[in-house]
Amino acid sequence: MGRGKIEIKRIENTSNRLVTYSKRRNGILKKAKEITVLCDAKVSLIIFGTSGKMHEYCSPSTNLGDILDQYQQTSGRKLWDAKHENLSNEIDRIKKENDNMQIELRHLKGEDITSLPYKELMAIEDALENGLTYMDVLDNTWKNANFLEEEYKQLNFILNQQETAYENAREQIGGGHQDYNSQMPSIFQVQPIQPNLQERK
Amino acid sequence: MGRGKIEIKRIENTSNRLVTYSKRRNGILKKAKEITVLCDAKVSLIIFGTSGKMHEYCSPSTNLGDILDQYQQTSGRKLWDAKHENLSNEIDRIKKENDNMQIELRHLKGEDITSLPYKELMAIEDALENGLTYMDVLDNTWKNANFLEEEYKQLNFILNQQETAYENAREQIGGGHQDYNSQMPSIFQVQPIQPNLQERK
DNA sequence: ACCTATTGATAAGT
DNA sequence: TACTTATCAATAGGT
Repeated sequence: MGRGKIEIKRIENTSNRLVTYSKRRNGILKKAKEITVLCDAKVSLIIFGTSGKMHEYCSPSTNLGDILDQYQQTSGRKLWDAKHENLSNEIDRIKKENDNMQIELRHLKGEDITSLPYKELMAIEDALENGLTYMDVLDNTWKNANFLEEEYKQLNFILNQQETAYENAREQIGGGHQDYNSQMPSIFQVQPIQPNLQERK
Repeated sequence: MGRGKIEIKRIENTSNRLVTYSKRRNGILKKAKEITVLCDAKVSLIIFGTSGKMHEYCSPSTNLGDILDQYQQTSGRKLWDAKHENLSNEIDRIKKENDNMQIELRHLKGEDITSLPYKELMAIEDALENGLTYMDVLDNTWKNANFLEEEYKQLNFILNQQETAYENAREQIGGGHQDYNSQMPSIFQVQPIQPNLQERK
């Protein structure tokens, strides 16, 4: 198309080649624009000359990324290499791990919680609101139980003293002897402070 | 270029549009091939028609991936690096979520376990060996504490009775009145059975 | 970059 | 869809 036809093979004359490159490049870009307008086509055109300079066209309705996505879908070929896939796989793996942990957490946190007595439930709620853990609640409950045990012992001691005083008084008045000690409730033998964990089994 | 020139605007007649699309598409592809041969150019051309069918050309000296690499280098724009970054960010986010959950889990399962009193520790060990949960241990501990509370009350009642009897005896013998009740330890006021959870904060 | 003869592309018709 | 062809557009080579 010009003053004499040319063979379609590399133009050896550098100057000619560059001129032709420039002309034809513009021609293709124009054609690309035209077809997008005339025919609703989506076009991506990227051209590199020997100088390394780039020229590109992308139809205005989209962007290169979308076109490349569509390219992959349509062609089945992958542009984003293995690295991409590795990342996706890792995400899947971690997400699964995540889900499992969430299930476990829900288990630990929520198990049988509705069956607990009201006071206990309130205590747990308070604890969690204050950023404490079940371990903390447990620990505090134990401390309380131990405190109660001490109180019990002390009370027992006082009672014994009373007993003795009473006995003495009775002896002074006169009357039989009674072994109150044998009537003492001894919960720490019958029901150890350590919860009987087998009980539930 | 044909029997009469046309305006460069969308061809409304569908049939005409499709024909024109086909012709011009071939024309551009041909031009693309020609410029790569004539001028040593690197070209990537991707065309989608309205049907969604794709046509592409890529200069034989390279491949689309390389051209896109060069596109990114030359233009500074990012094609898949953005997606890469998104994926990486998501991985980071999920990993953090993961770590937090692991910490929470470790918290729930084992926090401060070494600092627990021996008895408590044994109870937990037993419980876990029997397939119970921390909730179970907690529940049992509460039950035990409640039991102790009942025992305490009962003991208190007995003590009161003793008091009364003692007082009566003393009165019979003669002697002053003493209000032992005021000396009663009243742990349920001072230290409620419900653990003081704020204590630790 | 411009000019223009010439080739190439293609619109419309078949 | 393919062929035809008149017409327009692109462009090779010269300036």
